[in-house]
Amino acid sequence: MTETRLTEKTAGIRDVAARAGVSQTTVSHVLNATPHTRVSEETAARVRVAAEELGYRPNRLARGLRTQASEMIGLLTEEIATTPHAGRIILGAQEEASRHNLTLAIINSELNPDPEVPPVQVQAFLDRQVDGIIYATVYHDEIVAPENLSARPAVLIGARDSSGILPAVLPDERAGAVAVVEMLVARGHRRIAFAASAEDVPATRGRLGGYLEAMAAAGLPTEGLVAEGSSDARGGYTATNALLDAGPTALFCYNDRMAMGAYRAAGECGLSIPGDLSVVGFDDQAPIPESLFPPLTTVALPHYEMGAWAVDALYAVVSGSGERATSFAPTLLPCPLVERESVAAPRA
Amino acid sequence: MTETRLTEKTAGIRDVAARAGVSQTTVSHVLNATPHTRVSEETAARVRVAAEELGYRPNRLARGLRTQASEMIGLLTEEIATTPHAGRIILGAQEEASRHNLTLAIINSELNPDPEVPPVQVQAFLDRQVDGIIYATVYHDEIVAPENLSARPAVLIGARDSSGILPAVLPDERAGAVAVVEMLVARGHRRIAFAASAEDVPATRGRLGGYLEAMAAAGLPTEGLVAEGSSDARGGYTATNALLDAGPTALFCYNDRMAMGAYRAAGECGLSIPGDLSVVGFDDQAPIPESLFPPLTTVALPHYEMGAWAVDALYAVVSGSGERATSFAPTLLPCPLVERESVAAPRA
DNA sequence: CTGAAAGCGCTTACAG
DNA sequence: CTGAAAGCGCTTACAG
Repeated sequence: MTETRLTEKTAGIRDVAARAGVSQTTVSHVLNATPHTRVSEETAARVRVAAEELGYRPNRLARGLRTQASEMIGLLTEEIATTPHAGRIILGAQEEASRHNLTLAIINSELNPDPEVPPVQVQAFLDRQVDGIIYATVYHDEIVAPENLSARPAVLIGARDSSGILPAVLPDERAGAVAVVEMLVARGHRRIAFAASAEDVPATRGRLGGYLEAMAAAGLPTEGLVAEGSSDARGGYTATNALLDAGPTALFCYNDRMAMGAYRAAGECGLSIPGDLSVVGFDDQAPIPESLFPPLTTVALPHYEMGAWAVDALYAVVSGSGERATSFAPTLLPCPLVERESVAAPRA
Repeated sequence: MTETRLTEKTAGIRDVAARAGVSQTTVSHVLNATPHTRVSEETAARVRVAAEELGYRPNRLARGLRTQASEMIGLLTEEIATTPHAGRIILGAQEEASRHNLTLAIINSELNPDPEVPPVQVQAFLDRQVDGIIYATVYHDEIVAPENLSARPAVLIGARDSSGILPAVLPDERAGAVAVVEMLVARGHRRIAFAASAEDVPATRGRLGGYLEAMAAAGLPTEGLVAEGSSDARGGYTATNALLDAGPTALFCYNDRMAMGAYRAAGECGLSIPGDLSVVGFDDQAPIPESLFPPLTTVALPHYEMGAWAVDALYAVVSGSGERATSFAPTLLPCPLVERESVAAPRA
């Protein structure tokens, strides 16, 4: 009873060889199209037919053991649960992995306070003989990577390695913020306020920095136009109320959640968006932008792209097609502006 | 230059055996604590020390090949990108997998219209010799599972199999909706409206059905208290406006996005929440509930739990500790009510 | 209580 | 152009 399933023996390379009347060697050569190996087209055809008829699928576990390449890459996400967009990192990594015929294994980890202790999660991947490891952290900008990470090629997402030895990819938040201001200025705004986050995380500095930089570049004042709040709707509400006195025509919020609070604050003051006040968010955090009235113009984080980039970077090393970590500067991926309906020219 | 990394040869079971002065067999027995095998404590200790000193980690690829069990399970998600909560399914599955020393591999698939064609994604898992497959779909309630899925133990998340042969786990949306109405009734509400979704998906039927059922059970009227809208903020806005004339004291929305629209509609009519109108959502879709003023009472979907349940179900089969699919009824997991601040007793 | 040997299903020098 | 044989790193009857 228990072996009903076990009887479904699947065909092995041996079966294909027997059916085609050739050796396993030959089967392997034709199916893998081994370079520098000539097999007569006739024989090759026979092998392919046999494989087809038997529904032969190479056992990749066996293959991996022999070639010392599992064709598997491990994605270690830090606190995926709490970061809304982590799913897109996974998606980008997975799709890119499939493109290279790689399989993506996933492990989530809690925030790891002590970099000295090698995470068991990394060890779990190493035990699996993964060809490479992606470590995705979303909160820090610089981390000291767990040392056992380097047992395999590894790349970082969302953080740069303090030793500067690991390739890393990060969102270019500063440039994203600059683009927002430039767009607003192009639309005719001059009094552009910024609702900043009180949290001290890299994103805070990058976005505020980009705003300040672009305002300065445009020769626009910022005094009295920056207020802080918690990085949620409540904080956006508070910051907006503090900012409205300064009479801004546009309000750039640290993130979409704060923008939600800004909408409410504006509504309470009888200000219509974008007629009386243009509002821009950051994160493109579903489902906020689409759910607001009017839909929120914001800037998207390149989560999918970072996931795909990381797999590509690993693939380049693993497949030998790329150099190993030649540069120490992390790669910055653009944060595209996604325009919806919360921005208009200021009232004349 | 290219082999700098390759020289870091990691210790194998052979090295441990040599160092401990025993055979590989013995090493394997003590490290795996093979049942029915007695090894003197003295020898065992020597082995453990040697393994420790060498930092020996068994190669799980090799182990899997030999034991015919990859200890890997594959999670196939359908359109993860578009479903906001899919991340929690992955998290639940991953953590439960780790608990059983299983590794979770992930592949995402597009919506598959034709069940006849065996998805390549399933094949990719089979090639990897996964011990089991989880197929997570979030939109359908009944699907005809791809046939190659049955090459391994498989379980479904979010859909029941039309053949009734695969174990399946689904959220008990109906019970969740019933709980909402009961809570509202207990708080003293009698005119409870429902903002329904115009989409014809299982969730629509389950939630509306639960509402109707509970209202009937409480002997409360529903005529004129149900309106439809698209299942987004805009639809919630529309439906709410249509419903307000009926003078409900509480409004139960199909989902949180519609609730967002309801908040706006209520605000425009000068109705305060929950003072003039209690509002309840469904989905607990971050970041909406926490971002609304006041925070939204809603019901959560058991995504994490379904992911964990699926892995457990697979583990039971794979480890032989459980019977194989004895029941044909899908398992319904509870959708917990999460109370925040959008509900109050109706004004006297 | 311990070990020699076979074998999981492949790939890959090497030989012919 | 094709094949015999070794070996990837383990586990597991089987024997002693």
